[in-house]
Amino acid sequence: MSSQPVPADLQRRLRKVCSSCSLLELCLPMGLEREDVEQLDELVTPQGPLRAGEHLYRVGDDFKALYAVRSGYLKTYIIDSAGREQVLGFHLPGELVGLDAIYPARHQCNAVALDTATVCRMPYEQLADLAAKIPSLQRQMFRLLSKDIHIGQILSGDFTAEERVSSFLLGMSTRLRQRGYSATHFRLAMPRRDIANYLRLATETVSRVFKRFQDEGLIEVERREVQLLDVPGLQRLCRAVPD
Amino acid sequence: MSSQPVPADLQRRLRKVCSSCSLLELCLPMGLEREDVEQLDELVTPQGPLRAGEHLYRVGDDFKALYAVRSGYLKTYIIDSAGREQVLGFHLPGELVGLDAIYPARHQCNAVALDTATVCRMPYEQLADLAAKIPSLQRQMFRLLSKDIHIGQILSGDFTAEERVSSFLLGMSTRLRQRGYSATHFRLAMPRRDIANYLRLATETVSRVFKRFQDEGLIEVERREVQLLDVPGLQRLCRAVPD
DNA sequence: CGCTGTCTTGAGTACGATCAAGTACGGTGG
DNA sequence: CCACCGTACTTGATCGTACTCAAGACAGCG
Repeated sequence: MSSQPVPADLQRRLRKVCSSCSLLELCLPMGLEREDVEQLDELVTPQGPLRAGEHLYRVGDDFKALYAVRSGYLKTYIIDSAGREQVLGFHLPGELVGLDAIYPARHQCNAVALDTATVCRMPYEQLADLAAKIPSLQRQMFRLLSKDIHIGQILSGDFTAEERVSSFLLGMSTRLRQRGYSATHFRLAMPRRDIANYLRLATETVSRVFKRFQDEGLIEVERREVQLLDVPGLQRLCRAVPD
Repeated sequence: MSSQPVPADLQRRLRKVCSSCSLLELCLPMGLEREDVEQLDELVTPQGPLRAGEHLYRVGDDFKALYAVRSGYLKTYIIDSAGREQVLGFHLPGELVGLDAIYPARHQCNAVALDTATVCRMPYEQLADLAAKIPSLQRQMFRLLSKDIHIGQILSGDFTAEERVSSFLLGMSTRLRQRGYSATHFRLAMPRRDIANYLRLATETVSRVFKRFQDEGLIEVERREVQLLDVPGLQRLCRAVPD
């Protein structure tokens, strides 16, 4: 929880958090009018950086705010009653976390930085009040919540290991392209263990499927460096990709 | 899609859809002030009945409205690209369906009646406009969306057959109790095939786990008639129950 | 250089799926 | 009322995918 005090001379610049952000078109303010974004600026505060392994919030924490990833990667996960970790998602810049905490006003999962990461803090009550005044912001919030429901539905499907791995790779590819990065050549921010856990597979299985995909000429993979060689081929293997 | 024209003499009574509904404290109006519920009455229209097997909406349909189950059971499901059905949920009176369609403004799943069912139709745009005027309604909508995210997260977990079946039974039990029915003796509205599919298991596996639970004295099951004999025992078996 | 953690590879196993009968129920018509 | 049928459910036998256990390869780092 590193919410360091912000030097006064930065305050003016920080007021423009959203207006001047490169993620404007991907993040919460997507599709908002200029003047509406400026109202958002008033309540959004940058926070961090979190170092790799540092938590943004934990299960049971009071829910006060939503967070948008500004840079780096976050991972959300829960520990089930048998003590096993279940990764819920990886979150890229421009994506919101904490939406699942609105219902019981208490965080339902843990959010941790996979590498050095910064976030934008958006106090929920203020945000909801603002949403009541700005119809397009309210609609956008409903959309974002709705989207996460859909992602959960897809993840919960009954898929084979190959279907899971290919849709993971294609999902990462799509999200990276949206952020201006290469859709075919990227570096995974998370260890195999986290990928496996997210896909509800064993680490060894992910390793083996990567190998098989490589042998079949679908991808080129070297530790965390991945290259997609045959996107249509991967698409044929997977049953559903969110977004 | 049976939205029969409503006789004029019913119109006045129908205006009170929510205010006079026994599900008031479970459904969307939960926690709203009397006068706010009356505003909801203005836009909610009862619809149906749907007969068993009749669809409320299908994948790809334009998203115009959310629906609350009024009586009976609904099932939501998708058909994946390999042509296999994946049950997403069973919906009891007082529960909302269609929330996943807000994001792309198009239905993402199919909703079908498991038995004779009636619903309340709530046009989304009007509802969202009203939510901007009634803060408690807006918060309630955010909560309901958030809750569905959490349910999806739990369903997507990596669980054994016994964990899945026990949490299904306990989940049904909880939801039935909330609706004033017995929490320990109930009749399943859906065939084994649907339960199995929902839990990502084979029909035969569900049948076998039911048998095992019965042999262990946890439940008494006869076709669709279920009796929970040892709730703490079931709780020990399951890793997570939504709500 | 050796230590540590990550990742890969191999061998054996187990859980749940699939295949295959067989049974019981509920509806229909005689 | 019963005979018939179709569907749902159960039970048994076999199979296969992915897990577990185990060991080894490789990279990063003190």
